[in-house]
Formats: sequence, C-alpha cells, structure tokens
Amino acid sequence: MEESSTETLDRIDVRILRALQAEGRLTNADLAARVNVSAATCHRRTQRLFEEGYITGVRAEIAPAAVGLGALVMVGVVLDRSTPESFAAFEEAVHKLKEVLDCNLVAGDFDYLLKIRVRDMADFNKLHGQKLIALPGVRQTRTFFVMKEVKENARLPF
Amino acid sequence: MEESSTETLDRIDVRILRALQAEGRLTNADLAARVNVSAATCHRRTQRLFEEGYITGVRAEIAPAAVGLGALVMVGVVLDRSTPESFAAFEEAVHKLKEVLDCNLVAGDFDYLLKIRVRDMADFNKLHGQKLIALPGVRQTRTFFVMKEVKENARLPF
DNA sequence: CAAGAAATGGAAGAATCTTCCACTGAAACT
DNA sequence: AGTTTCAGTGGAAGATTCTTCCATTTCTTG
Repeated sequence: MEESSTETLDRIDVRILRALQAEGRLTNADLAARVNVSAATCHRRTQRLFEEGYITGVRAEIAPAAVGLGALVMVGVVLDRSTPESFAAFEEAVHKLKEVLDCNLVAGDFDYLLKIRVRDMADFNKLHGQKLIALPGVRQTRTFFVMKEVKENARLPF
Repeated sequence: MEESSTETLDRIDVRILRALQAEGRLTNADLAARVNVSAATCHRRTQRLFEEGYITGVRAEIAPAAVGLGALVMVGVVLDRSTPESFAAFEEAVHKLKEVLDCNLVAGDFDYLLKIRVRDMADFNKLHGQKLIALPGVRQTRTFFVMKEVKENARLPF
C-alpha cells in the first residue's frame, strides 16, 4: 500500500523511463540492451509509455546563454482579488508571455510564482514595466534575480 | 550590435534548435526536411550543436504523477551567515538531495529558492523536518505549496 | 579575378526501425 | 488436473534511416 500510481509500470518500464529521461535520443537498440529486453519488446514498451502519457515529450535542452537568454528571474505575484475570474484571466495572459517558463499557483505570501528568462536585466526591466505589472489583476510583484543557477531542471527522483 | 552571443548561429542552426527543443526525437531525415537542408548537412549541423554545447542534452519528460511525484513545492531559504563557505556548503548538500529539482541563488528576501518534487504533503513534511532544515547553515525556510501548475518548463523564447 | 577555404548535396554501405509471426507462460474456467 | 485463452515475448526481414566519403558549389581573401 504505497506504490500509489506506479502500479501499471513494472521494473522494465521504470528502467526505460529512467534511461530516456537521461538520454532522450537513445536508439531503440541501445535502450533494449540497457534494459535487457529484445528490441521488439523494448519498442512496444516505449511506444506504450508515449501513447499512454507516461512520457509527455522529448526535448532538447538548449544552453540559454547560447540563444541570448542569459538572465533568469523569479517573480512572486500577488493579485488584487481572489476570485476564480481573476485567476483565470491572469493565467490566460501568462500563457501568452513566452518569457515566462514556469508559472505556479501557490499557497503562501504570493498567489503565483513565475520563472522568467530574458537576455539581461535591462530586458527584464522592460518586461516588468510593460508586461508583468500590466497583467490582469496584478496588485504587487516581488523580483528575485538569480545570481547563480546551482541546480537546474534535475531528473525526477523515481 | 545586439545579437550578443547568437553570432555563430545562422538561420538554419536556429531552426534546428527550435525543432529539437520541441521534438527531441526527430529523425535526422525529418529534421532535414523541416529545416530545408540535405540530410548530410543537417547531420553535420546538429552534431556541431551538440559538440559545441549549444544543446546540452535531450531528455524525455516523465509525467510526475505517473511515477509517484504528484506534489510540487517551492521553498525559500535564508542562511545564517553570508560567507562564501556557507554558500558552498549549502550548495554541495543540495546537490545530493534528489528531491530538489531546481536551486537558485537569488537576490531578495531569500538566499536560495528551491523547487522540490515529492509524492505528497506528508512526504514533504518528512523531507522538510529531516533534510531541509538540517542543511548546513539554514536559518529559516518558507514553504509555498503549489496548488496548480499553470505553466511548466516552457520552451525557451528565441 | 583567381586561389584557397568552407560548406553543401548526392550516393551508398552499415545500422536501425518497425512489423509480422510463431511461441511461451500465466491466468481463468470447467 | 486439464485445457482454453490471452497478454507478452523474441527472432526475422523488408523498409527506413544513419553516417561517411567525395565531387561540386559558394563564400573569402588577397
């Protein structure tokens, strides 16, 4: 009574997930060898993991600085009112802001916590002044400039 | 005087990066077609992007809930002292905590902001009581439970 | 304008994918 | 127990893709 939602994943599925989380471009043949299954079985298993949504996608990670996105900023946001409509409007607007990489509704001193990538501080100031504080229902924001990325997007611990 | 660090990436490189960021398992043949280049050229370009560090890796994204990690928590941390040694010790310890997915040194009310994934609140309480407040130099923590993931790990806007 | 350097696309053998099929082993039922 | 069903497995093989070589084109530089 503790495997909660891992029930339909056996040992082999978990190995496949771990391997692909670390190396998404692994060849099916290589993956099969690591997981100790025939290529055919591995192919079927992997396909199922994709189709049933255990793997939501495979993405290349781009070095942010290489594409002119050297600055990372976290922003706490407090809304004016706490009505369902306020939240919905805010979230919809946030979805359209491509600089916002993460957005989470939280319990605590803020309503939302945002993770934002821009070129530099000047760029952030512009974004803040022209877009962030203009988002629907925003009462107040608190900015946390990231001075050092200690750990970034680590692998899931399963 | 504004392309900063994108100088060595031409239009084609950028298209490759965009395509692979969205679909990391794209076949070289498909990628070549999308980018409008021969397979050979596409292969060479892509290889260079990996070798020179523009692409830092390709990873499958696993649905957290599917592997028993349904709870997301953000934690602000304040350290006792602000000496280089304190920071180094804290960062080293954080690297060993697999539940910590992100860790950033920030300017503002906190010293660090952590992003943590666990099974549920009970699990977090255990982690908090046994590991987080025991990290070297921690004076205070502030917890933000995530009630809704509005946007998660969006693609880089370049 | 010529010479060298850098990048390109075609071609082809090697490797991989993807599907089909016969087989195994574990339920489920009589 | 006997046997029927069925989900899951690995081998095999045609289709596809990778990866490298090389001749050609394009861009630089003097």
